[in-house]
Amino acid sequence: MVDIARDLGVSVMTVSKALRNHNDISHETRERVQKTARELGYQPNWVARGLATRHTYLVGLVVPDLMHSFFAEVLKGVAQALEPAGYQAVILNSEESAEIEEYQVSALLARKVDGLIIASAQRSGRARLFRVLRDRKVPFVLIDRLPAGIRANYVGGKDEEIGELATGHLVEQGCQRIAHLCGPAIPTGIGRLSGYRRKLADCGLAAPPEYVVEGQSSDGTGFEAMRELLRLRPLPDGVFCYNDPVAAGAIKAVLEAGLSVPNDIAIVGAGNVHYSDLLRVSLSTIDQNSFLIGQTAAHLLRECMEAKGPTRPTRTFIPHHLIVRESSLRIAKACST
Amino acid sequence: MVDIARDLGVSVMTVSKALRNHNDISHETRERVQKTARELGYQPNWVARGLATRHTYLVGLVVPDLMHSFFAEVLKGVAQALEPAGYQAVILNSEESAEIEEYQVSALLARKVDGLIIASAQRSGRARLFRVLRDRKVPFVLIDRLPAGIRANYVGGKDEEIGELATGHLVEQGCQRIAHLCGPAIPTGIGRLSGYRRKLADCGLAAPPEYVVEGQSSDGTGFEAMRELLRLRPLPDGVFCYNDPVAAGAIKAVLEAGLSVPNDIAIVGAGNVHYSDLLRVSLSTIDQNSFLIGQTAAHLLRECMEAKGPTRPTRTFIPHHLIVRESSLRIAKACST
DNA sequence: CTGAAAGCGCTAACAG
DNA sequence: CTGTTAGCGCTTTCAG
Repeated sequence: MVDIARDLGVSVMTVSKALRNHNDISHETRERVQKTARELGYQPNWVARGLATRHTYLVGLVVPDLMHSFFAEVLKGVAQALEPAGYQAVILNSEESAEIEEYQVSALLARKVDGLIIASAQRSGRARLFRVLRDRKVPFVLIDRLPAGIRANYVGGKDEEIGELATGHLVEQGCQRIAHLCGPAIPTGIGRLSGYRRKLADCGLAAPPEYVVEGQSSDGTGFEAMRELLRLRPLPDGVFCYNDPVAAGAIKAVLEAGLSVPNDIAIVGAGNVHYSDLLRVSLSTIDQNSFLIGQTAAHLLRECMEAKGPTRPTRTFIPHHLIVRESSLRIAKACST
Repeated sequence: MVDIARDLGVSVMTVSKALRNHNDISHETRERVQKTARELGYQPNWVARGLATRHTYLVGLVVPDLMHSFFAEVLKGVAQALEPAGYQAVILNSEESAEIEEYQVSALLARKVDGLIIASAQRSGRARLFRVLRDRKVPFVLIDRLPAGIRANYVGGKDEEIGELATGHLVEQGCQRIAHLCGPAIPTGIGRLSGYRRKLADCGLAAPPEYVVEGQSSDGTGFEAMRELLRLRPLPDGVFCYNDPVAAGAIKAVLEAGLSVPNDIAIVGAGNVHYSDLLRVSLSTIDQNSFLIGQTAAHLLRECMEAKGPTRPTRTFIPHHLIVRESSLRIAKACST
């Protein structure tokens, strides 16, 4: 910048303003400045600018697992909504650990990110992290998992309804003994579990405790959990799985046991990950519109970051919908035979 | 920092040094400083530090597609290797566009990242971007795709060998008419294609041009490309697919056509993405050790960033290996029946 | 419309 | 071992 100023015989300040299209610079000067800047291959130093303006154009993004395509998709939505505004994302993986998450958030704060998007691994009831963020007045949006009792921006689905919808679908398909491979004790897992229970109660069906087995959320674990279910008598004839990766493992376990999906056991997942259509048996699932979740969260965050004062927390629920594929299609099957 | 200094009646410099465990500070002073820092909830401002030291502890990571689990896994390796050293990653998605990639790299440079890891979308022969990086002396490591004729750090697989291995496996399984759903004209795609051609030549098998169809690299495209192959006569009896997502689509297309995988058409992919075991027909594939690619690249980058002077470019080839699953298992099948 | 002064929060280099 | 001086590269503020 000093160079440009010297070359043109103007002050550094003029250059600074001209480059930012500040409007109290004559059109002519601005052109000249921008021209020499280009010739000299000048690039503004965002670190210095960030220090001066307290505005880094950096957004922190903390997710429990990047390998899970649900989050990969969310992330894509976030990136797409952030990029045109000049923001970039620092993405960190909390490995589903509340502790790592806290550490990472604090590192992001030291980095002076302008805002945060978090799919939190905090167990229910732990609000400290979010209090810290509120006190420090860093805009943040929680996604996918809304810790109970937290007043904060949130974008995600209604997990209880997701659980009800999936379970209800199994009921409609004629299942009588519906099990659930539940997720960990995070809001998403808890919500879906209680949706499952409520729907069964509504339909007057039993929900024996041994029909609920924890399946975690990564790819292998659904397989193990399903094998546990397969040892039970009577066998369940329908299984609602916490998410698609779990469901994928579950399908594998059922088939390996020599049973048919969906005729012996119908299966529904949640998340509609991109490969769910390509599995052994294509997977019925609840689409959560993950891309839109990311986009919406990013837009909300931008509003907060660009607002003058503090903003009031907003909760946005992204609609979900059922996608029926082979893994739950019993009636049609029955008809066609 | 000023506060801490005032509280303790020492200079700001002492505080600065004490907090960084600089070794010319008395043990006692250091303790006192760190204690009050903790009490005051002090957090160093990395932006300011970055400006002063010209060292941001930020690494830029540019990949063509985050949704592709191959890159998600690479990324995990990178993050895992970078984190203990205090680096964080700014991750950008180039959407497989050379132009977007250049823009993103330049934004990262403005941000003064300490180094870059790039799975480049540059078409072969375009070296400008890398020249710029070299001239500006920013350490960078290319991964997965080595543009021809570039002298730069590289970590990835040997694509020609991958192509040969996969094709050779199909030959061993007794396939006579082997087709290839090739990738885009990037090094990975080109290398695998030429490995395929070479192996066929070595085995004295024909490689008719219509047996090579472009399948891109995302999930849907393998399906379409395979349908094209299915219109040919004679039908191929083995298909080597550019990568697993393409292969997944291909399997779907073959099954929908009423044919059997692997008996009518055997299929091999590449990448060993985490769900390849869960597909309609579990997928034989070449494992590329994606996690290790990420880790290795990150370690190499760290060495470059922490070296005093310029370092000489290194190429590290991560070994791959064949994983045989159902989609190519013809001989065993033949035996067992 | 242009520029001079002061400072963002921290640290390198050197002097005490 | 501790402190002083002088920036890092840019911007805000306010006076010309």
